[in-house]
Amino acid sequence: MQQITGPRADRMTIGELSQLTGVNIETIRYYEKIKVLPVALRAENGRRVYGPTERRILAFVRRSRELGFSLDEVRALLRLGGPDKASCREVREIAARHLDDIRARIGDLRKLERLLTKTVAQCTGTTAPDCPVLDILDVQGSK
Amino acid sequence: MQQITGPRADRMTIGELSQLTGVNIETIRYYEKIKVLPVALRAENGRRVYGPTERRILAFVRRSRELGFSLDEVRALLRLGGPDKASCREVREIAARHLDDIRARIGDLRKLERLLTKTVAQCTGTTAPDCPVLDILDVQGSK
DNA sequence: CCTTGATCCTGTAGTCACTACAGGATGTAG
DNA sequence: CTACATCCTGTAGTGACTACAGGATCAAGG
Repeated sequence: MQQITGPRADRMTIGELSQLTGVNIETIRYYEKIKVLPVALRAENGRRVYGPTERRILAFVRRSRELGFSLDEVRALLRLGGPDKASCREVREIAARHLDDIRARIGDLRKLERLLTKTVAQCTGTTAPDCPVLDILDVQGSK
Repeated sequence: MQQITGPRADRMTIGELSQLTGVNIETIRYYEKIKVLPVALRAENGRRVYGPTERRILAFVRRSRELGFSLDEVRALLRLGGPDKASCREVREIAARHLDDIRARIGDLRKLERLLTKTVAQCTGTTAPDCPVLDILDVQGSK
């Protein structure tokens, strides 16, 4: 009688999982502790054992984090993609909200980029008594 | 005999400084502790007293933080703008490096925006068995 | 003079998403 | 059998704050 998880070849240690997914070992344990990942099965010696399902979940978490989702959002997405993967609508809402955040951040950063570019351009780079960078930062009422 | 700091009207409490600069009281004390701000003078009752100079410094710190400089960078800028404000070149270098960071971040965010936009657009919003958002996140080898 | 409420003080702990390390128990190769 | 790698738990550190506990002091009103 085999395990449901499949053949031996698919069962891996935390180190192997780390290599395959590019997620730090300590981070994997951390994800388990804060319930982003399910509690891992243990071998007889007490070490964590992972299968392809865990690998898929962790890859999903990693990708989501790369896309800037918070761990809270990732937890929500995992719940929605889980057993009763009912509401694609909810998933879309989370992603759309996140997209709004990203657009706002891009806008802020570009404003900032323009300001800094302009300022640095004024800079001669020589030793000067009135540095425009310090000046622009120094203005008190410019918010 | 007057204090060097000037007339009474310019001397303010931490609460007033907080109001004027928009920086949280706890944050001001925090900045002092980690040496972003100089140690504040104290009144006879032990309370912190601030003058226009401190106000200018704190406004500078606030502005820099808004522009995304780290507190380490702010400390460096303050040092450079301080007693011997010699090297505008160094200031420019810090600002330029920071600008590179900002541009890189904008690039990343825009890539991410395109990907998420495309994906969310594919979403019908109805209850579907294969949600494209979860799908795109689910792909294991797409790094 | 006394009370009330605002403001201040110090110090500690919590946040997010990890990372790093201490100190110990196993596993694997030569 | 001895190295050395890998794993385990648990705690503490990071950056830039925020929040709170527990106490002192101040300003205004009765």
